[in-house]
Amino acid sequence: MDMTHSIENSVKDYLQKKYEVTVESFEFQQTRKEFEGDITLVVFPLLRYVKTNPVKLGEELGEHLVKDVEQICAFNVIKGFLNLSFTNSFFVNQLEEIITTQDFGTQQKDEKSDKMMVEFSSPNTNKPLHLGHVRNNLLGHSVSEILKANGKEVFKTQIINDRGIHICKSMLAWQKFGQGETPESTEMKGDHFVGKYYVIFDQKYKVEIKELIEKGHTEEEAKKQAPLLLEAQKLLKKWEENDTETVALWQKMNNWVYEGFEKTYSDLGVDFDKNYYESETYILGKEFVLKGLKDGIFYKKEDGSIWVDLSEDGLDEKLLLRADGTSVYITQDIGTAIQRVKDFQINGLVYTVGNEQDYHFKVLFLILKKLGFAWAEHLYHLSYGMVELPDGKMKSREGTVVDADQLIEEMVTSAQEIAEELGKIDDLEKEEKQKLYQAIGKGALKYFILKVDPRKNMLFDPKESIDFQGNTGPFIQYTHARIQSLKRKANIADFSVIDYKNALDLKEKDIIKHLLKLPSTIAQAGDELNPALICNYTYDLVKLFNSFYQNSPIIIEDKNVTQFRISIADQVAKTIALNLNLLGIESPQRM
RNA sequence: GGUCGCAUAGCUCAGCUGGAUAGAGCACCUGCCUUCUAAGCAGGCGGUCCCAGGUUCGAAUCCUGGUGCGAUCACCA
Repeated sequence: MDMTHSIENSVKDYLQKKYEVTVESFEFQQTRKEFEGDITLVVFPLLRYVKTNPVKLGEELGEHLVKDVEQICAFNVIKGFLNLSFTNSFFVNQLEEIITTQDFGTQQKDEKSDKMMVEFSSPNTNKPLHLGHVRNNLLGHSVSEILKANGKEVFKTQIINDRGIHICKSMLAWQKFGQGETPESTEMKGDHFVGKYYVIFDQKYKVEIKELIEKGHTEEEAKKQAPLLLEAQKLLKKWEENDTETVALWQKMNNWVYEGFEKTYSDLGVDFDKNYYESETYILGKEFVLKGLKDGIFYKKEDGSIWVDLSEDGLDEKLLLRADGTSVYITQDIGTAIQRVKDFQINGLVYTVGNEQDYHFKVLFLILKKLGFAWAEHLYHLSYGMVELPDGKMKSREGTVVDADQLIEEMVTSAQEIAEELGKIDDLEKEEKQKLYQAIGKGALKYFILKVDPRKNMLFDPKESIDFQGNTGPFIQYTHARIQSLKRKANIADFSVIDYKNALDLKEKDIIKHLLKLPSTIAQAGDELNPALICNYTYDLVKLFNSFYQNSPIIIEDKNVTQFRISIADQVAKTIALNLNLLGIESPQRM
């Protein structure tokens, strides 16, 4: 299957016999389209072993390869580049192998498969999800699917930050100003409803601060002494003391939020195998911190707080447990990681968390290693960049966040408008149409976000709507739909029969060559936890196919040609569907 | 200030472990629906790959220094 191996072996033998040198690695690249050939061997690196000029060596190797390797039929040498051409039958055979391979490009999981957990989303329960969460969710879901395609067993999880001062603020505001209204009575989505009270808290809190400053307090004092904040803190304390009424309120409001989140997750097409709740796990880490203390890995300060010294690893000292014995963020992360390994016997864990927490995860992984957990070697922080607006970062307090639910709805509406204008699906049932608008609108949104390298910050301009043309989800979906239409019209029962003696044209070869790269692309996307690679690959494939489609008629008189071309088309469609699925995007039959 | 990351066309982004004349999309301009879906195809315009050194047959890519932007350095999460 992989031609580079046969070429490598042949060249290796040749150099050994002729020049008595042993060359271990060779450099190949795709032949640039302005030159003739299907693969290119770069000759320059070989000059280290064989002192001659690159063109001469290239010619020599070319002549040898044409004789020695059956699938190579021609070559040319330009400067230090040896361009090799494959035979017609090579391409036909490769296509046949691709078509007859079940789920070509992916690996099946078996008993020996790695068990990986992917954590993503992990929201606070005081406000609805925004565009930043959307990027997080889409990445987490896609990476999970990509890992599955690489033969891993995958568990998806989130940790819900359901406790703390933020939810108490919403609770307090609702108690004081809510007059008993509920999501039902206001017909609001639960997370938006609770978020509304978080905003109300902040507004009233600001008024109090202003009043205190006017009475002569410094800003800092005012922020700490504002009655509302003190009350919220009191509420948190009551919660920690398990006060029945407070816990009941906390549960009620959190449940409203969960209902809202459920809707958003379902809209995004993401789900989880298990939810962890911080209110249940925040105590977990403590015993391991204490154990670490006993083992001398950590140390205690005079005030009783527990620390770890990471200065030998180039980092600072880090607090692990407060003097009063309460836990901090990292304490619970230690416990949660240990719990997860216990619960699922995983041997790898991916944290989908923004790059603002790079330092935190460096520290966390180091601590787990120091505690002696072998699996700590297999923790990965999928550190993704911020979604920025034209005027900078999104800030919830300043109301510049892009709301997830609203954005999804807008995308679906846009899809509907475009589809209605084009009028190609007017004959579909109402329900079918709605499904299609959903698929296309979300396809546009998801692809828009996933095509960007996760590690990089990306820009979203709310004033400029997300495109449906060019390098977009709908463009790819469209190509899939068009191929389905071809298949319906071709009247061919079996797309897997390949018996073709005609000469392949350039575009057919290009498509087959690109299909051959699918396995390594999926593997690389898995290694790098990078869905953007799938986007790029799929986009390139679709462009190649569209060019082919538009320039060579597929359904023609000659049944043999039709059979061959429709088989290529079908395989392209299968590949699109496979890849879009890895991205969490649907592949419509029509559009 | 220390640490980490980023800088490529007017805008948004690709560019794999160094390889041929740096690529797409959007925008702008020109063609193509009497033949399989024009959310498409063919083409044009557009670049000091942030700057300066270095490494070598060869650097957008690696190294050093600088500039700019961002993140982080909490008994917040």
